[in-house]
Amino acid sequence: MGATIRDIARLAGVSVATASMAINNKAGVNAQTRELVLDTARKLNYSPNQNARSLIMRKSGTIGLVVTDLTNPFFSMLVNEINTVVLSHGYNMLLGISNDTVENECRCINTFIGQKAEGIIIVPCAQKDCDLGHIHRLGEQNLPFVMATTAYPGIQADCVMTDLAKGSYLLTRHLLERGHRKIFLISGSRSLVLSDLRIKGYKQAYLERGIPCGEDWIIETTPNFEHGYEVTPNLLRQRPDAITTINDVLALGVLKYLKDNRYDVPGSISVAGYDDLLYTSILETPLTTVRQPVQEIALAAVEMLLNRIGGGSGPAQTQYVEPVLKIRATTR
Amino acid sequence: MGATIRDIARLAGVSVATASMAINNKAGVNAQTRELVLDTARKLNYSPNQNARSLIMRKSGTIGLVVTDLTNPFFSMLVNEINTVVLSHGYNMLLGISNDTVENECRCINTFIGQKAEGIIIVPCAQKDCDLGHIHRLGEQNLPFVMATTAYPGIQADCVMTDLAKGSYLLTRHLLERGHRKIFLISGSRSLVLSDLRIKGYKQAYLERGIPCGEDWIIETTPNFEHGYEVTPNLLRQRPDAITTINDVLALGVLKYLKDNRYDVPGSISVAGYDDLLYTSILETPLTTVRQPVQEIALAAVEMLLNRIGGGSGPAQTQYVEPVLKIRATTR
DNA sequence: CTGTTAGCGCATTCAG
DNA sequence: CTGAATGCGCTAACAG
Repeated sequence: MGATIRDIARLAGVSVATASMAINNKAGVNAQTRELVLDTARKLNYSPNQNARSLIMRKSGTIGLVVTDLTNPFFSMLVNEINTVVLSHGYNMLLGISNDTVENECRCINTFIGQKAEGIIIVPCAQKDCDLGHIHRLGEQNLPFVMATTAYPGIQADCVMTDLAKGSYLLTRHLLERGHRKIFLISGSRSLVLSDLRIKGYKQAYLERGIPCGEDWIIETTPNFEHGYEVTPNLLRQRPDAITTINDVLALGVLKYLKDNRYDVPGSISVAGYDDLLYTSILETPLTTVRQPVQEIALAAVEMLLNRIGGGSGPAQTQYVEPVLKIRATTR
Repeated sequence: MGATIRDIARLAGVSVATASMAINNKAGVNAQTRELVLDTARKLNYSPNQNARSLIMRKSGTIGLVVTDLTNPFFSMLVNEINTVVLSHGYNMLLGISNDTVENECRCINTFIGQKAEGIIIVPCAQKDCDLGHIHRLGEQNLPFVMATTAYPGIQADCVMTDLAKGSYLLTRHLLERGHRKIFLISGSRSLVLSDLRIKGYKQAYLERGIPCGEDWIIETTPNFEHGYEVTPNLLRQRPDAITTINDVLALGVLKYLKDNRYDVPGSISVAGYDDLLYTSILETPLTTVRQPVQEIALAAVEMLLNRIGGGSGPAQTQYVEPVLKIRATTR
């Protein structure tokens, strides 16, 4: 175990209180005494016990983040960015991984509560029909939280995401303009705003063009690489002109299946994703996608959260970040 | 703020001690009383203050992990796997990101110390000639730690990694057998075991074949996508037969440059990476690489660490995980 | 300017 | 089987 403040007080020949004040450089302590304290602290490699500190100060200086899937580079980027922003505000980030399961999400949140996180950022999981008790409880406990990237419907809380309907609309419209008619959409659980809004944008594009679209062109699945791969063969039987997805890794899964089975992309079928992953542009046929500006999302999420932590009140807000259409080579 | 154990004791009409015993289901409390306590705890949404708990129990149930770069999917996977293993052992993971900088690495470690992590897993950063004071301090403080994936030379501590020399040797030998002669190696700082061993394996393959290799065929750089891209043009002037790298994202950077400049891979130049990233196999020319089994590494790292935390002594060990050569399409 | 005292939330003696 | 008292490491209020 490391040295305690008592050790350094004793060695420096001062009281614990003085040592504390010196260390946290508060006013009211002689410059020499302070130096003496700081010196012995350094000598003993002293680092304050944050647990004790949190206890007494009633704040932990810590923010929790739950993401669904670290296997998806988009969320790695998000974690990375949020970590940076959180640190820059003098807080520490706690990470939880839900693997797209409410049980895990709930466990993560409970852990954060136990660790006395001052606020939580949640990327809701894509599971269907789930019990949102743990989310409601956050509200009851007055623990500030914001949802990022997507949102649970019916939850009164701050939220940051790209305007999903718009992103979806832009992409679908583009594809329709280029002559595609039968555009499939591989989505997550419809119980998420993520999917809901995307479907809205998708349908709106069709509506505007006065073209009908099939209700069964929308597929629900867990939004990862494996499921993208698995879901594709079924879908191909219906001979789509294009397959769009709610995230890039899903699209990568689709692409992989198509490649394995020697389909011509975009010759015989177009594919588009959502997110704009870093390494996605070096594919043989760089992926057409809708960019989600991770950094902006991270920034906004943390700001909103810190605002609430700082006592900011007012109704729950949803902040939209502009999605950007990236036409590349997987669409014709 | 949530309810404290005193609240639930009062409401249940028992003493704090009884409540504590009931909650931590220790022996010596009446079954009915226990139920009563548990019920009211649930009703109040009680979750024990871990800070207080850590303080009194003198253990935090927490393990720190410092990773260099979450932008590299290999480390995302590592974080993911380690998190899983750590949780399965009843611990919680704390994450730090060093961005390949000693200062940050040091900061992360200090944070972990303050948070009273019981042990730390470190992926050493690739910075050159750095001050390892913070690492030595860990030893002095008797805080168990293990290095994963690579190691600082001269540090007496447990370590898990693939047999880097062997991986490098296998790959280089393969390339030599296929007729390549001028094989470049883009590496991180040579002050890392990561690079050192790789270079050793690389040279050994040349030696065995009785073919000379140039000392300036080994390039040092920060091992990420951008630097892979930037470093390539210089390197091409020397007309290499093949470019190998210490990780896949570096190779992806090289590939991107070659693609942008219409080089024929593997026709006119071969490229190989190291790691075997998930999405790397769906490239137009799937990347030849050496697989590092992340899961095994995660497992071993946590086990070694927990062993030390549990008081295991004995000399520092390095555990090697078998690298697997994955010949794909970027090499001829 | 410095020291003394109290108490944050909890688990653990040790009496009853 | 239960309750009152003690202290983990630290900060804040108050005296000196």
